[in-house]
Amino acid sequence: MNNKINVLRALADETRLRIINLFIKSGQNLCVCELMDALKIPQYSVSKALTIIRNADLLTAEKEGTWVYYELNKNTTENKNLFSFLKNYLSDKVFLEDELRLNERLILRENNKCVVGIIPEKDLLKMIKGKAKA
Amino acid sequence: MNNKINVLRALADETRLRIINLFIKSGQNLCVCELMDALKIPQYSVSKALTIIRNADLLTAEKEGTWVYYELNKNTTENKNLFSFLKNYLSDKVFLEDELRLNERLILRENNKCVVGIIPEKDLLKMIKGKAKA
DNA sequence: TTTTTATATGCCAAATCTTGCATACAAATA
DNA sequence: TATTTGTATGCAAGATTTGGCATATAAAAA
Repeated sequence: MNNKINVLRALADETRLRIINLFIKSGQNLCVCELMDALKIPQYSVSKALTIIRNADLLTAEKEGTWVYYELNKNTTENKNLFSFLKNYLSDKVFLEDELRLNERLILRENNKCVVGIIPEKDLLKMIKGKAKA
Repeated sequence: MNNKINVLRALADETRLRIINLFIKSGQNLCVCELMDALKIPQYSVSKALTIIRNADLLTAEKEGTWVYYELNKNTTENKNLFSFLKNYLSDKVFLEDELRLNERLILRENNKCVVGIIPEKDLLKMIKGKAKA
């Protein structure tokens, strides 16, 4: 009972819902700085949201150097059912825009790893254009 | 976006979740006094919870005399998907006990209408026993 | 060893939510 | 009309949450 309420409380917030949506729609692991660029919100805000979602057992975290990769926790049937429900339920312009920005940011990965870190928005746009050409 | 967050916030509370569970599992309309007996919580607490759930568009209300019958709002695909997800997701001892108490209380209906109102717990038990015999 | 970098978290004030009581309201009944 | 009954809601205190800043931490780089 309490764990389910924790899950629902974790979902009941715009930032956290946008984050969960990105994990569900992208179907892959993501690090904090990538979420920052996709959501356009500050680092501490992403980190705090991730901690709450993780405490609700919806995410797992794995450290690689200074980077931390988060991923959906699909270890239980309940979580899997939840995620497949949300995949359809979470449709909104806001979510869609997040997904587009995330896709652009993910272009910058190398060997499927984040190598960019936290960068000013101007540099981000330049780097993406550069990558798109190459 | 905002309506979905409102829905999730409506779900993120024990009392409200227990109420929604009863509507989903029983599959029928219910009035405030029936919910009071099923959940064993005060009237104002039920009414307030119902108002919040209703404002999230998850319930509809219909007045019949002094009684108000609430019912799941299945007017949208989203709500229908939500309810069918919750039907499996909401399994817990607490929910089960609520369901059992609701079933007993529903024995007292006549022509599928609530005719009992708000009564002391002792009287409730007697009335149920009486009905069970008949 | 010092500095940088990605991420996490303590703290604080503002905002929001919860809880219980008392009371309001509306429809039926006397 | 006065009363009862089922339901809704205003209010206030206490609890919880949110948002932003500053700083802590840990791993890599210099």
